[in-house]
This record gives sequence, structure tokens and C-alpha cells, in this order.
Amino acid sequence: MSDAKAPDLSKPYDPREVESRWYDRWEKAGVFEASDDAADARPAYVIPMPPPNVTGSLHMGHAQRCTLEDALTRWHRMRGFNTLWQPGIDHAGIATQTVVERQLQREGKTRHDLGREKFVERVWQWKNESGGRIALQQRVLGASPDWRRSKFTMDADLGVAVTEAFVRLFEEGLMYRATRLINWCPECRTALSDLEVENEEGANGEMFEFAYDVEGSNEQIVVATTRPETMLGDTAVAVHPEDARYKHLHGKKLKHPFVDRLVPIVTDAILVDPKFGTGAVKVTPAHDFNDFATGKRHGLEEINIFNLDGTVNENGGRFAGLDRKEARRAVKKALDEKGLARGAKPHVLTLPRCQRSGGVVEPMISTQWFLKMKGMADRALEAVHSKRVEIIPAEWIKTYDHFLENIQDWCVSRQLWWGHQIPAWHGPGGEIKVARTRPPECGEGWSQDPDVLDTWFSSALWPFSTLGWPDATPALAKFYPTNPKQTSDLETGYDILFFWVARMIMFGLHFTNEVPFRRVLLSGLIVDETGEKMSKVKGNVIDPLDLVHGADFKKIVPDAEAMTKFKKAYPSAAQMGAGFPAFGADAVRFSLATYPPSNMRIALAPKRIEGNRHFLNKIWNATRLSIELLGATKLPAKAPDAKETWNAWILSRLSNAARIVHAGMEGFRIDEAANELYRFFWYDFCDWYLEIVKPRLRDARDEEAAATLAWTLGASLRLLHPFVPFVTEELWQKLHDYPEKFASVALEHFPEPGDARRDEALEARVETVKNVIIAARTVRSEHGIKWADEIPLVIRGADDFVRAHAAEIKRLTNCKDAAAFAAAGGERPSGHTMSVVTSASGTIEVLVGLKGLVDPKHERERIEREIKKCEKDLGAIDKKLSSPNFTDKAPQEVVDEARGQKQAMQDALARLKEAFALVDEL
RNA sequence: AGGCGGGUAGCUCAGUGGUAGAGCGCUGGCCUUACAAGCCGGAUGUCGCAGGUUCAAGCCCUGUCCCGCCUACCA
Repeated sequence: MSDAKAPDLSKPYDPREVESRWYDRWEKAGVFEASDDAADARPAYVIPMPPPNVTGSLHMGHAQRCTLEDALTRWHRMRGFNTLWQPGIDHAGIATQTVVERQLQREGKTRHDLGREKFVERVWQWKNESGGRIALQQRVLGASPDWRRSKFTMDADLGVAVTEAFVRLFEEGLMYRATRLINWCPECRTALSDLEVENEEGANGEMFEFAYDVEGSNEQIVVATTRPETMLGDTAVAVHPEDARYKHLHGKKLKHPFVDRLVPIVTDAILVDPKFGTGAVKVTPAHDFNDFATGKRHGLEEINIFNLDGTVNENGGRFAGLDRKEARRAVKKALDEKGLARGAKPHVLTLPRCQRSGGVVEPMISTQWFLKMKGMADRALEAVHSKRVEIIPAEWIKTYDHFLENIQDWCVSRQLWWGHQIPAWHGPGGEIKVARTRPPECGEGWSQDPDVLDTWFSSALWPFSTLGWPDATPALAKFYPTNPKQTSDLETGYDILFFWVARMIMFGLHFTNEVPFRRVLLSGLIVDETGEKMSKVKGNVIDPLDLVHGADFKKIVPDAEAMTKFKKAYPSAAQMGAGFPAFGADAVRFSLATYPPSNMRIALAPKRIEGNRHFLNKIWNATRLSIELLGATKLPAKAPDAKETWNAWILSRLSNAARIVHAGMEGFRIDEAANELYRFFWYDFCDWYLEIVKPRLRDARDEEAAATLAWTLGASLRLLHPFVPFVTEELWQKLHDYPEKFASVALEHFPEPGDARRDEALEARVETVKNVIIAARTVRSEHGIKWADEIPLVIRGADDFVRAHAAEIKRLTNCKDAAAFAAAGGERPSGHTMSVVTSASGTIEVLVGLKGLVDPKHERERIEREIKKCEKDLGAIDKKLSSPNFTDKAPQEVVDEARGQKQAMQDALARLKEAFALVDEL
């Protein structure tokens, strides 16, 4: 850093100060850039980022994408992959159009006042001014995509890809126009695909019954409905053909009470369940999917009774102009007045709602563009079953299969202005031409199809349209799976498995004859601390940036009532007082990384973020200490070949940590990788290794320890970097004393398990030494011996390895005479308490001199507790060993192990009982 | 209705047939010159319930209850 002298490391870690320092440097130095140079021999790794909506601002889901994808990206980059995390923004058809229309509304205008061209201009203006600010927020989180390659789905080149795809599908006969019953959102005034309809369960409604008069008879037929207003569009009443109650009415007609129409009674065994209700069903072919199918079977008239905005049209006679709710009331009232109403019962129903507007979706007959899905779905199924695409966790394969096996044709046209306009031209005589550009013969009297494509159509092309398809670009050759040296992951929330993932696989196979990515990593949804989905209505939404920068609860929650809701949703935040402190991006990221991504629901606990901020503080302070201890020691180029126990031990533990991190990252168990780093760094490196080497480096000059410490710390920072990029970069630079030439840790070698030697036998022996130390500490703690008081310690039965580490035992327990080892079997020193440590080489007695310092009663209780525990364990193992079934049938090594354990426990039990005698001398 | 998850410590969750784990919380003691955002200790379990397989089940099988999600349907 040439311009600014970095400050000294302050005592507590301040993420605000550190995190602002590095992002620009990374970006300027080109750290995130991928190369599409054909001469670049590195293997390629690609993650297509799920493009956030242009209207979106960062929410916890984005933060989770960011964390997981950035960790994978940085991990691969450090391992030498030519890594492309492809960023971008989605134009989000309905959502964006709605935002701008609302803006116009405030000016007292509608989009129709502007006209299509001006309106689209206005949307672009909005996009340029306030759209896509999410990309800036992703930077705050430290995301490392190749921003130079960022794409917007409405970019000209992506528009070319969309047109190309549409035209090809049309030419192949897969894209077609049809008139059928579709999902219509009266609020957005557009058709929707089946997926965009959300079913709200448990809505309170009622089942309303009314009668039709049979023509030329005094009889009536009673039907039931949850939507009385649709009777305006009834064109039949269906009964079951075998239903004796109605046999004499077959072929008769009913008088519609409000419109001049006779409604036939038809028989239909598919629609009608004679056991349900009255056994007679009103049929409204134009506004119900089952009735539509029934109508087709019987050639019934389809009478549309609604305008596009959901109000009743002229077919509704005197009810015309009313919206659906008003019409329902009015029709019920009118039926009642005619004496036809037969009462209503409460009824729980499922309401179809528009995913975007929340409006109740109305089935309407409409002419739309549809895409045949069957063939593409079959290929997509095969690709997953043959593992050309791997879905992780594999539990999702069944869900994927079920969707694709039952897939319906996709209604792709939307009656919006914002989006990719359909490349079709309509002639004056109803002719249709589909072409990449307006065909010259389509002159006077021809007009382009006014509709646009479903936003998800362009999203489905994303993995290859962003790389230049349909052109054969160098980027496509390098970063698409057609390159055998490419690996790729698609990471996203399981909620868009159908919307996006399945469609990308289908389109990828269709247009490129190759899967669009090799693995699909599906993550769970972030929910509040009590497991509830985050939503504005519930008042439990947390903005990740409030966690990063800190936030006063009063600022993020509007009123006292909302505050109660908020604190209920986050009990651990409720304990934090007035607000969130600035946890920093690293702490938020690390927390998100430690949740198993495969959990369906990931309950965000602010307390956990606090805990991880403490971890970062630990890293910070451990590095401060290390820098002090290292002095002029340079970071070694490779791991030292350490001979001394603790040096070899920490390198072995480091190797083990690297192994677990690799396995976790490889298998998309990022939580296991992150948790291992937490454990290794805190419990092995800080709690033990640093405590051991402190005096060796502070009071003396131990070169091997210095090299080992430097190596281990450097490797730890590198291992941690994919998770916590900011603090690791800061400390890495500090370890190098902020060199002139910026060499980011993001481009350093990622530690491999083989970088240092793993020695499991050594780890086991060290574990025994640690257990001896812990035993002595426990006794001290139990009896409240002050740390400053040195007390005598005698260790009996220890092996040579334990003896060789007397100095550490003494120092870490603050006991004198730690070298006082005694042979097993001899006389025990008096005035000592005894604890027992079992090890591979036998039982070790840890005797602490406490004469006059303790209450013997307390000590007897302590020993009794230990005896009880030992006896319980021994009883269990005894029972096992006394069963001939076990000794005969279990594998030999299991039986041997059990015998060894029994031996050790018996031994320990005997010593503990002897320990009682010693208590008398205290 | 069907499908898929889940039910393990107070909370959030790991757990891959072989003596039940972590973090947070709780608790006792320490301002031991990296870190009190810390250190050293400690307590905490009917692994939803009932059967079964196995020498051995939190884990495998069957049934069942509860919670969540998804899909379909709902006159």
C-alpha cells in the first residue's frame, strides 16, 4: 500500500475499519478476473450467479448466495482454477413494470398515457438511476465475481440470444400459439405460468348452495359452489350418469335465472362424484380448469364473464361492471330474492394467488404462446439420472423428477411492456410470421406481437447467453461445460428448482446439446430464529447490511408493536439491547457458512453472528500475538519439517484441518469446512499451540517454533480466506508488513492436506499429555486453588513421552515439581489428591498436593462422582462382553477394543478407590 | 390426497451401525502482559412413540403421532 500507511493493529478487531480497505484494491488489481484466452492452460471453474432482480435490494437469501458462491469461487481461485463467477441482473418483468407504474401513478399517470415506447424508456431510466444497486451491496459482502462480465438480461446481446432461442423453438414446432384456459392475474393484467401461481391454503370461504329450475317442470337441481358469481358463466350442470336421483332429468335443460339462456344437464363420470354434496355440479368452462375440460368433452359453450381487470363483462347482464367480490355478493343476494338460494356453510379453501401481486388468479380463456415441454423434460430427466448433472443434496432428485414427469406446456407470453418482445408479426388477415428481425414482407398492416416473454425464459438461457451464445465466443468455448477442462456448480435456493434450474437444464441440452453446469447445489431458505419464513407482513425481515454495519432496532422497526414482533422472531437479538452492533461482513458470512446448506430452513440467530465476530477477534488477536512473537521471521515458502513434539503436532492438526476443509468444500458441506476451521484455529492453534510456544519465542529464539508458527498462521489465514476474505487479507498483508507490491491472499496457494505431515500416533500421545494437564487443572478448579498458588504435582505411571513433556505440564498447570514422576506400583506421596488418565500405555495417576488446602469431604465427593461414572461405563461394557453373542459374532477388533477398554476402566476404578485413602491425609 | 424433509441438551443444530456431540445459553473460578469479544473448569439427554432386523440401532426396516415444505385437487 503505497498511499496510506496502515494503522497498527488495534486491540479489539474493528471490522468497519478493516473491511472498507480491501475491496477496491482487489477489484483494481484484477483479482476476480477470469481469462477466456485459449492459451490459458488452467482448468476452468464456473458458477453462474443467480441474477438478482433489478428491483431487488439485498436480503438474507442474497447474502447466503453470496457467502456460499464466493467461498466456492475463492476456494477454486486459490487452487489455481481459471475461475469465473458470472454476475448479472435480471430485468424481472412484472416486478419492474409494477415499480415504474407505481411511480407514474404518483404522478397521476398510467403507462397508457405514455405509450409503450416512452414507458419502456422510462423503465430504462429508472434502471439506470436506481436499479441494480444490489451489485454494490454484494461488494460490501466481499463477493468476488468478474464484474467486467456482468450482464443484464435486457442487454442487446442477451436479447439476441432470447430471439434466437424463440425463433429456433418456433421453427422446430415446439413454440406454438393456442387458445386455452390460462392463469390470469387481473391486477398485473397478464397471463401467468402455472409456477407463478401460489396456492394459499386454509383461506376461509363458504360453500354456497342454490337451485336451478328445470325447464318445463316444477323440479329443481341444487348445486354448490365456493364462487357463486361464476354461475353467470354456467353453461351446464353435470350429474353422474349412474346417479338414480337425476336419471329422469338426463337431457333436460335448466333455466338460468339471470341471463336468457337454457343450461343443459349433462352426465359426466369424471367431473362428478355422486357421493359429494348434492351430486350435481355447475359447469363454468371459461373459469375453471376442470369445467373447461368437461366443456371440451361435451362441446359446451365457453362464456367468458370477466374483463381483463377482473370486473364482470357484458355477459354478466345486470352484474356487468362489478368486480368479483361485489359480483359475488350481488349474485347471492339476487338468488336469494328469487328464492333460489339454499344457504351457505363455512368452507376452507385454497386460493390461487399471483406470486407477484398477491391478487387472486382468475382462470381465463386466452390466446397465448406456449412451449412444448415433454421432449425437453425427458432429456433433462436423463441428464440427471445419468449424472451428467449431479443434484446435491440428492434428496431433491425425486422432486425434480416429479416436476418434469408431470410438466405441462409453458405459457411464455406476458401482456407486459417491459421484457423481451416476442419476435412474431401479425398480418392483417391473421397471418403470423416469426423471424429474428422484422421480415421485409411484413409492411403495411403488419405489427409485432405486443407481448413479451416470461422473465424466466431469458433466465433459462443464462449459463450460455452470458458467455456470448449463439455466437461461438472464446468465453463460451472456455467456460461452458462443452470444454472438458471445465467444472461448474450452480448454487441456488431450492425454491427456484423448477422456475430456473430445471429450465436451464432443459434449454442447455436443447440449444447446446450439453448440460449447462455439472452440479446443482441446492440450499435451504433463511428463516427467522423461530423458524418462520421472513416476510414484511410478519415483521421478521432482517437486512443483512444492518448486521454488517450495525443498526438501531428503532431505526429498522417502525413502531412498538412491530418491535414486539421482531423481538419475538429473534429472541437472541432481544438480549442485545438497543440494536445490532456492527458485526461486519466477515462475521455475517462466516455465520451463514456454518449452517448446513442442505437444511430446508436455516434459522438465523443473531447470537450466532455475535459468536463468530468473537472468532474473528480471536483470529485478529492471535495474529497480533504471533507477529510480536515472530519478530523478523519470514513466512516460510513451505511447511517446516518439524521435529519437536508441539511443532509436529500443530502441523499434523493443520494437515487434518486442511483435509476436512477440502472434503467439506468438495461435497458442498461448507458448514463442515467452516466449523473445522473454527475448531482448529481456536482450540488447537490458540488454546494449545500458542500457549506452548509463547515462552519459547518471547524468552528465547526457537527457530523451528518460529518457522512452524509462521507457517501455521499463514496457512490458517489462507484456509480461512474463502469464508472471511476481509480480515484474512488485512492480516496477511500485516504479516508481510504491508508490502509495496500488493499480493493478495486471494491468489495465494490454498493449503493442501499434504503440505504438512499428518502423524496420528503423535496426536494420540499429545492427547494424553493434554489430558494430564486437564486433570490437574480440574482438581485446581474444583478446589478453588488460585492460579498464582504453585502446588506440588506428582505423576505416576507415565510413559516416556509424558515424562518428556514435564516442562509444558508444569507451566500449563502452574504446578511445581512437575518433573516428579514416580513409577507405578510404589508408594504414593501423602497429602495429594488423585485423578486418573487412561492412555494407550496404561493408567496414569495425576497427584496434586493439596494438603491443608481443601475440604476432604468435597474431595471425597469429587472422587465418588468419578467412580460412579466409571462404574456405569464399566457396567455397560461388562454386560456387552459377558454376552457370548457379542464375543462370538462381533468383529475381532471390536471385541478386542472392548476388552482393552474394560481393562483400562477396571484399572482406573481401582486407582480411584485407592484415591479415597489418600483423602484421609489431606 | 400424494411426495419430500424434520423431531437428539434450555435454544439452534451436527451425528457416516460400535462408550451421545458442537455453538450459544447456564454455572464455579480467574483482570495468568494476544484477546473479559478473553482464560481455566463444571453441569445438562426417555435421541417423538411402538414394534422389528442386528452380537450391537440416534443411525437400517415397519407402523404411528407431531411440525414444516412441495405438488395436485377441492361442487
